[in-house]
Amino acid sequence: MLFDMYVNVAFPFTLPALTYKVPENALPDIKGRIVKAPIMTGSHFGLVIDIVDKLEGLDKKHIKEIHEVYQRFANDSHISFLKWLSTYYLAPIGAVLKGCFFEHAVQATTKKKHDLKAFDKATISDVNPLDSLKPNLSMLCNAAREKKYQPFLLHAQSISYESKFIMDILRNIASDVRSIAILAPEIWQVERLSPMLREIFGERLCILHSKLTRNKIIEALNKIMTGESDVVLGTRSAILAPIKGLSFIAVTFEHSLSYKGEEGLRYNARDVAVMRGFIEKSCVLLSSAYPSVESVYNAKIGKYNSIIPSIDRSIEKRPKIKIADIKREKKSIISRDILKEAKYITSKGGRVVILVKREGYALLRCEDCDHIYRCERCNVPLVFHKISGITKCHYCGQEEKIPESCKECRGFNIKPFGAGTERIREEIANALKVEALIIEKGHKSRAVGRDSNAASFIIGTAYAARKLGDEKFDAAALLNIDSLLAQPDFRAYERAFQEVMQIAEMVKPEGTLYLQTWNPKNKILRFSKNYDFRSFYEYETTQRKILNYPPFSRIILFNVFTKKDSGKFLHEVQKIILDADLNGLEILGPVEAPSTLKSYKYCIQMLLKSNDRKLIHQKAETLLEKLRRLKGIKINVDVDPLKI
DNA sequence: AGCACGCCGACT
DNA sequence: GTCGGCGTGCTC
Repeated sequence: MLFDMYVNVAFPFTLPALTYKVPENALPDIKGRIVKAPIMTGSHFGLVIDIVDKLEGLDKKHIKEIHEVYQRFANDSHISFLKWLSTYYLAPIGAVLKGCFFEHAVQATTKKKHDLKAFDKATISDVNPLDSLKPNLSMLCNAAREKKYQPFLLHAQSISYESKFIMDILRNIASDVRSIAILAPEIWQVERLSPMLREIFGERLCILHSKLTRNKIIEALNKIMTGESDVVLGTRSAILAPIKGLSFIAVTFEHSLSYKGEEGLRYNARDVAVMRGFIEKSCVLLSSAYPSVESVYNAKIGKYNSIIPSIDRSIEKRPKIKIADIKREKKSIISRDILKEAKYITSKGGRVVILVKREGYALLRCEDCDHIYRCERCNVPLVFHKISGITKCHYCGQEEKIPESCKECRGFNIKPFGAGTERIREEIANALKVEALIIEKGHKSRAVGRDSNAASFIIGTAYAARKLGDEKFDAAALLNIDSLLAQPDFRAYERAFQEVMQIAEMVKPEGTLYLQTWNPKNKILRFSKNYDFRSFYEYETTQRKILNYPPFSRIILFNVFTKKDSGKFLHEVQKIILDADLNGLEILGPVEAPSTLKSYKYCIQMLLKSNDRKLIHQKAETLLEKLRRLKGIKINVDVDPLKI
């Protein structure tokens, strides 16, 4: 080599890339390779992400030399993708490297396990072409074949239709398309899909999610990097895996909140999938039986190609949804209509499920002064468990005895408030003389699965809805739809609607789902009742437009944690905001918020909002830079937050 | 991540 | 007086 060569190396920890000298004998294709480089007193594995041609503001004498060069981890497009993640989510490149299996890849290459099995090509099960192929469907398959960026949104009629559809497409392209990623929001959904995919792809398939053991992940990564596995099924992080030349990306249950991370690099795997598809030139399919408002909007403006299966009336048969007005009831916590139906169903030997939000019996409230009991430490309402006779903080787990008198007014008129699974069970026992089975997280899920099949009457939390899987009921009731609708979040209605649609799938087509509410006139309840997706999306889009929320605007949330006096700190932050010249942005806050971190006492929160996505990023970056200069603080940035 | 530097409590 | 606690900051 005639001249010295310099490169930027990223390390898998919160640190920007550093510049190193490339050793004389190294190969020129160093970009994208794993290297070992000195850092401070020790040495670490890193990734070469740039070839540097001009050394700016760096003294040559202070630049160290790379120790060793190893296997390739990423190609150019993957590196561009990682860099995009870093800029878009306002995180140092190291934070990205931490989340994308880099360290596992290092292990896989250093351990040099040469026990790779011979690559046996999967036997493709006989292709059964989609007879219902619409023009945009063949467009989808072709985009995957030709390897070009084309995003699609499938609005499926049901969950089972969604997976059937995806499997049909995969079967169709399996023999002539290489390199496929399939995402599911949660591990149990990955497990549900894996047998079907195994059947199609055989040994080509590998699975990637956080519950796998370290060694299993390393093994999977080895297969991905060698190309032995070119079909990856996994949860959110799988979209960051070093898969070469992705042709097709499927994001199932695209509306799911689980695609958004709440710690570390807070990326939304669904959005990231679209960007990865764009950078790597792949066909991207987002699918759901109840897609997010954002995705439906993107389809409407032509950003995504929309696939809406023709409505087949035989599939269309859906359970009736009825609204149970609890306002009419005198004392009961369950509506008469629901009790009547439940009695009828059980008398005929059918199955009923009642979904409640809360575990335990109820909250405790002083009837005299309306004071609700809260955990002293967490300020969360305490839950009263009648069977064990204690109160419990669901947040910190602290258990206590029932208070004798009200702390506020010293009164003795403490009454249960609201209803949890225990209280519903009691009510059912009283009214119908039926012993219901409770299914919830803590509740010693004694042989759920087989046992629950026998149980004709189930009371459960959201956890149960998941646990029960594909079991179908003759009737279901959702008791706390009001609290979902009342969430202080602009996506509350969207979530409530999706929740109803999801629970409707637990009910037999000829069965009934009851929504118990104080608010029978609520628009969302009406839309859900009629399965009226069109009106729902229209209404929701109009609301978002009026209030200038996503998809019409972009939001970035800042959380600044501090230990010192918050009032003074608030002023400092305000000054920085003024200083940062955030013209053109809407700024909400800064306001004080409860700190979610143990080691920091205070938290200052602010929200940046804008219709200009370039501007908001640019301004957020300068703001972040200025905030970082403050001492003794911790900053969390959340781009496109889901919970605000 | 790891390691150095730095400023306050118990102790050979 | 020191030893060492971990809070804060830096690494090409």
